[in-house]
Amino acid sequence: MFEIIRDIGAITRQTEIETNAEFRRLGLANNAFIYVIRTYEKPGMFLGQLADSVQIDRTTAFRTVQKLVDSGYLRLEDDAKDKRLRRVYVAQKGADVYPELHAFEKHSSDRLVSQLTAEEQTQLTQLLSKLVY
Amino acid sequence: MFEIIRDIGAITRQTEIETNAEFRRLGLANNAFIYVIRTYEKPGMFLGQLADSVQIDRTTAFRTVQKLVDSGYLRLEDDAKDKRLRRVYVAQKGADVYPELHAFEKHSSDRLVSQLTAEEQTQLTQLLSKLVY
DNA sequence: ACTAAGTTATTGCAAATGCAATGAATAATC
DNA sequence: GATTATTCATTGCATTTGCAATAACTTAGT
Repeated sequence: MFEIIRDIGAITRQTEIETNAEFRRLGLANNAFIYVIRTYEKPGMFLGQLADSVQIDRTTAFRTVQKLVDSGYLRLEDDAKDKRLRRVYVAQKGADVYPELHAFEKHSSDRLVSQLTAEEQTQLTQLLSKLVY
Repeated sequence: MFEIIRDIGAITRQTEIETNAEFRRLGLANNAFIYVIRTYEKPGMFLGQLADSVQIDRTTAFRTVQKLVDSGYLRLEDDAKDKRLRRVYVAQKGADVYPELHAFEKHSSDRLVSQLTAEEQTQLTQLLSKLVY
């Protein structure tokens, strides 16, 4: 029965290989593109929240975000009330590139499930949603 | 519809965090435990095959296998016919530890799908198997 | 048989990773 | 209100990672 956990791991690693290769030219390899996508869709998360939302180590996430700020994709803002927090937003360059990231993710996703009927795709979506915590 | 690809990535990253933490004490962090499990179950793969079977970069896989040979978990053997190939087998220490690795994988898998009925688990297994070409 | 193309393991190197530790700010407890 | 515990961002450091390149070997094509 642990084919499930193995298959899921295999799909993730394969997908990451392809996506990192695709976005290296934009300086968004090493899963960096994920941060831009998530930040665009949910602006204002603080660093730890963003890290947790993508299940990546906080220190790794911190450094990736720094890099993305330096390269103009993201932007940080101190929280007004809680002085510990630094909230993350997309900068211009991040907003500009989002459509392309989004399109590629959709393309990858479509290809992944292309062997399934529409009904099976719906089933799979529902089953997986029950697994994430 | 790309919740599928996101959920799958989230599950993998979370599972890896937990498994690496669990097996660090054995020197099997950084996904090293995967190599021992797969080699035990399918002995005699050559290095590239093993790497491909777990969707991990060949150079990374090569170095991990080297480390596992040094630490006594795996063993390499030159192929008799094709002088390029080095085939991988578990060493004693690898065989000894396999039951524990296997049990943890089963435990993780069971916990992952614990929110699903038996029928849903079967469905999910079948759907995922269609995704991994 | 010879050459070209493809495959393998392996190494170099720069960059990424992640555990552990720190200091600052907030929340909880007494 | 003082103290303790928790949470946040950040840095240090050793290890890991993976792209690119190389050499040895095998296969395919002529």
